[in-house]
Amino acid sequence: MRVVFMGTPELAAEALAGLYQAGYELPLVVTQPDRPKGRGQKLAFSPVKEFALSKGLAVFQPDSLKTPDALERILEARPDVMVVAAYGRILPPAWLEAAPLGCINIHASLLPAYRGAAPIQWALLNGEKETGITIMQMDQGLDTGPILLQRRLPIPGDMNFGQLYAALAQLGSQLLLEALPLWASGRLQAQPQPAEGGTYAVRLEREHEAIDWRKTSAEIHNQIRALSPLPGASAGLGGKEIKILAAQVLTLEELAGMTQEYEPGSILGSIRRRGPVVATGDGGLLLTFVQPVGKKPMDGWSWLNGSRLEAGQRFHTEPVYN
RNA sequence: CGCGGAGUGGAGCAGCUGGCAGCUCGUCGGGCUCAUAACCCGAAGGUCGUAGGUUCAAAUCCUACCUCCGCAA
Repeated sequence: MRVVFMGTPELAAEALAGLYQAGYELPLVVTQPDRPKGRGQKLAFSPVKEFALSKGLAVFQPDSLKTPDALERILEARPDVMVVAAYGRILPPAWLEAAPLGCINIHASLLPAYRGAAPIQWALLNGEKETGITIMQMDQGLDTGPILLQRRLPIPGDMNFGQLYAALAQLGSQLLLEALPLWASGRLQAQPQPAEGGTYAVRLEREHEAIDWRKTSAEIHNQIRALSPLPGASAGLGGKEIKILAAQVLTLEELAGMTQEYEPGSILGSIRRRGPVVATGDGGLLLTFVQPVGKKPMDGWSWLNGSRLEAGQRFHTEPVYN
């Protein structure tokens, strides 16, 4: 079976690798154009392009999908089916019909919940106990197409974005490989998404990174998990930004002796060999892994050793960006 | 040449208006203790990123380079 693959980030690369290993014909791999990335404005390849190049697959990086030339490239590849995974762009209607079996999409949520750009982050941000992968047939809407296959994945309470992302990438690749043969042979029925329950997971912006210490420990903990390891939840201390990469909600017993009439953001104390404890809206949060701007990530205890904190110093309520 | 931060004993940092390298922690040895990751005493451990320059004297000033990191894209 000939598959034209479209995708960009790591999650897509994992799916592409799965197809490659399973022996699918991959006449063309479409990914976003190389963009300047990192400090020196160096041009960087997408993970999908990296993989494609390493296997000698043809790569296509159109600036626009609306040109006839771009569509022509797809048609020339004579795909039986197109697989799209986090490509990063809406496909024009003509593209949706470019292959006899249509466009299959891998989405990292249990649709219709968490449609859109950041389903994994928002599932964590909301403290969901489970999420999953949906293999769906694309239509013109944003992640609104009929569902082909869906699989759940529990989210452990201490799992962060990086870990969940990796788990979903693997599950997505696996589920795609299950769905494709079934779909090709007509043994899979496309089920329209339920009309109810549709939610959208917008792309995370900088404002989502700033910690508001007045929130509950659980809420802040979820935020930290959702943003770790990248880009990291942002806190401000002494006019400088510090990223909180991991934390632990403390029980009342663990907080015993620390809980006074402190304001959210105050440093209540510390737990030996672990890190500092910060007051939240409803208790305390132990910071176990942090990264001051310009520094490497470090455990909370190391940070405490060198931080030279002054008594009574507290985290800012307002975000501080460097 | 996009903006900015940083490279100092194992870790995290201070010192940087030039003058014998310091703090918190860890490590090792000893002590206290029913016991301890707690406490007390002591010790080891650093060519201060690299190369060059200024100076009687440089971690500290000047120049070049290397490496790491945050932002922005």
